Amino acid sequence: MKLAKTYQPELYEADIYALWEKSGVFAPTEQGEPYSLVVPPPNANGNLHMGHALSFAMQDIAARYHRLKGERVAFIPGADHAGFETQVVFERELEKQGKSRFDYSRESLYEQIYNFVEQNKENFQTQIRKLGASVDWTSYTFTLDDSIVKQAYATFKKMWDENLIYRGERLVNFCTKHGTAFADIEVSYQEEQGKLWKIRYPLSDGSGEIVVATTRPETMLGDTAVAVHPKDNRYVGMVGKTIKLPLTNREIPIIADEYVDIAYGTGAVKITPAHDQNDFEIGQRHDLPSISVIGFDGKLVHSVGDRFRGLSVLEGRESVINALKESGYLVGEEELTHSVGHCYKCGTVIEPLLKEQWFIDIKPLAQTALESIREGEIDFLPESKRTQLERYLENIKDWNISRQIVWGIPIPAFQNEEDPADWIYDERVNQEVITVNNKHYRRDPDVFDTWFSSSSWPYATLGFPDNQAFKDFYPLSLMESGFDLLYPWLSRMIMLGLYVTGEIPFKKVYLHGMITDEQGRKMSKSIGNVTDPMEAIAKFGSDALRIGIVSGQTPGNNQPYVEAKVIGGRNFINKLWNIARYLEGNIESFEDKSVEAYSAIDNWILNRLSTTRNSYQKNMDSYRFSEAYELIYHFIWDDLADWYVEASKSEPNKPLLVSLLKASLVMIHPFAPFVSETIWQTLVLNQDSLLINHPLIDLPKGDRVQSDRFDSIKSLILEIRSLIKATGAAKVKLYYRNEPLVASFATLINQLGGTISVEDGEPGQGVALVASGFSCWLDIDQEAIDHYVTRLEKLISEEQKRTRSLHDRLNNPKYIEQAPENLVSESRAQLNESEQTLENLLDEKMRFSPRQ
RNA sequence: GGGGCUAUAGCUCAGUUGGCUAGAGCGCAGCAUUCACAUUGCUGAGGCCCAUGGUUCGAGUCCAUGUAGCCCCACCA
Repeated sequence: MKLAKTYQPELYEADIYALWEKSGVFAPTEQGEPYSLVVPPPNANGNLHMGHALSFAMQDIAARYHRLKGERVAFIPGADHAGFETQVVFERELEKQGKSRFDYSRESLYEQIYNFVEQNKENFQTQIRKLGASVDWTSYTFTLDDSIVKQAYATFKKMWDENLIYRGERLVNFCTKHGTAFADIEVSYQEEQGKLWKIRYPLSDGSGEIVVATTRPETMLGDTAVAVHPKDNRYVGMVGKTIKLPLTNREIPIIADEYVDIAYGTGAVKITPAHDQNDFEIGQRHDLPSISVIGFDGKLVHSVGDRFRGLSVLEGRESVINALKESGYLVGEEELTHSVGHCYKCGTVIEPLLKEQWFIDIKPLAQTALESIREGEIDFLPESKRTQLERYLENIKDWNISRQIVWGIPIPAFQNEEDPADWIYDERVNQEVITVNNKHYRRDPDVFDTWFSSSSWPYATLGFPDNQAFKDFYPLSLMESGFDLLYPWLSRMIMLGLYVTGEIPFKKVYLHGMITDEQGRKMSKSIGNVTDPMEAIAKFGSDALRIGIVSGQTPGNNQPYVEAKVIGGRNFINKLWNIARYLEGNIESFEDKSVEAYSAIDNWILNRLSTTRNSYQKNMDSYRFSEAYELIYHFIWDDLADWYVEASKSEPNKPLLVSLLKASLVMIHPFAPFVSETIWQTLVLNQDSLLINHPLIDLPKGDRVQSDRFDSIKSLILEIRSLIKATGAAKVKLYYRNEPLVASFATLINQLGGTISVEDGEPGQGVALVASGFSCWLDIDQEAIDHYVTRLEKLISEEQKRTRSLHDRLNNPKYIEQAPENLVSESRAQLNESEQTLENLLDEKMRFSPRQ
């Protein structure tokens, strides 16, 4: 035997993957309907987590299935430079060596990170192979590849020319530890306990005062107004007057703005345009100056006398409070809960700081995207994500694409050294200073937000606009991703795709939920509940992991990682393996031969296959992979292994067995690629052939009458088994009378039913098998009769219930009138059958307890 | 405040456009075991499908309200 007793994945997986890769089957074929999907690029520097495993599994199932259907599948892998993420990891490495990013020049740092990523790149590529992902490695793309950079520049240029790019001094979300700004959606907000201080602001003319409430007293040094609501009677006479700002004695105006909530706090708000988004907007409306109090290092830059400057924000806050207390301006403080933005990486409080940045005027792009989405050009699974995306796009804000890090694509913009307002687009980013028209321009030191380049992924990887791949495979057939990327990535791919190519980037979006631990908690290093997919593969095999995470999977819902399901997958794989072993030991030739059905069970299994095959395809086509898997699982385990193989042991129909195995292997292949290909290769089912690109197999349908005969024999066998177990009888004989079907299946019934013999006999012997409707008797011993009667009573009560409910249904004239005819006639047939069974059961009971 | 999701067996979850006796895996109970497979086979127990109301011949499925839990966005002076 070539097949070992149990399937040991570690012996085969690497070789099988290498075989596929070497034979070039991952690349698209020349013929067939195009089917395309591009992998959401994982961080080139990281390890794959369970979410990646799920995502790759879903995509690979789709890709493999469409290959089996004979389509030309483009399944494109890639990696993301993950700008900020990676730089943070690298900075941690530097920290360990007692160094910091500021010890190196920009160029040197870039090079070091580049090498760092290169070294680790192989790691994650190996992991993708271990997952069995059938990606076309020849089209592998990295987000810093020249082609991608060129795309990013082309897109930026197009926006620049069309005035969709602007540079503005805006409030940006700044992490003072990492020294970079973030987009709004990258800020992570947390509820926190804080304090609301009330501060007295005296009017300059001495006619009174206004009390303002604030959670950030340190920013008062940069106040440039106090705002009240125009309809607030308390302050209506003060609007237009000025206030003498405590501590600095600067005079600032009292303004009226609808933004102020009369009911909140004191109804008066200090306005600090340099450190608060709403204040900034009010400042713009009222033409207020902005005074920065906090620097990019998170230290106060403002001083009163020699106080405050150089203090951290928190120290400054305390210091300002003390100063206000000393001078009697602080009139109250209370506790409050508010949400505070943090750096999603290091937890540092995000400071809104004024900074010149590049922005994309995103509204026109969002509008186009909205129209496409509303018109249903993209299918969403689950559908509810469409609505969510629409809401997001309706309220979208301009996109800050500048990042103050080195690990990324340099922004191709240069600033006139003499005229700061004069910016030009130029791609000579490897030069710090360029000369154009005798003027010197200095390169913007910033790089693009990683999402800016990765949002071009669908068309950039395919080589927009001229590559054949783009023409053949755009828009993509499928985009599979975690739902957490709906806003940061999916929305932007749709916007940029439409903007650049004029077409949606993908036709279908499948969004999976997050993988949690078994208690539904997020996997996190600090809780210690993380399961590494590579460990799971080492323990149970790649196929088992795939089955474990895909079965029961539905779009949009979080799912726990349940090891028992992976074990279930492993067990199933072993079952499949052992079916193959059985065939290996009993069949001489695995060549294709024409299939003929001789027996009732041959016809039965062919019908089971055909039914399974149809539903399988329906479910696979609609991305209901879990349903499809369950179908094959039951076909292979229950129908094929437990019934067909068992029943055919005495007289095996060998060509049919071979065909059934082949058909099963093809269908299960997307779910269990390694074991199915291993069996295919080991049994040399066909020299030179690979399972991975074998077409789905259709066998002839079985004869209905023949097939039904086996179904009734099967239910007889089930009844025998059940009865023997229920009565506890041992060594029982089955008798039948005038039952040619039973007679012809006598050997099989005896073998599978667990009797000691099946023979023609006199009616009245033993107890009757009424449920399956044959005139058969089991000669159970006397002690077992009591159990038998109990069981009969249970069956009778169940059957009565059923008869009653069928009666009720058919006695309802509206049901007869309005329900479809086939349902009504089906109900009638069921009632007949049920009444017959009930009668038999009652008769049988009378025989044993006639007095009742 | 706005939007979205979830509630089905002890656990984790399926359940296509409403259709008749609601499924799976694991777990549990019992029985078996020289057979391709103990990563096994066989039998079985276990469910007011969150609640109430509605639509319908018919509701786990559709609608409304409520309860409980979760997520996202906005606000938070």
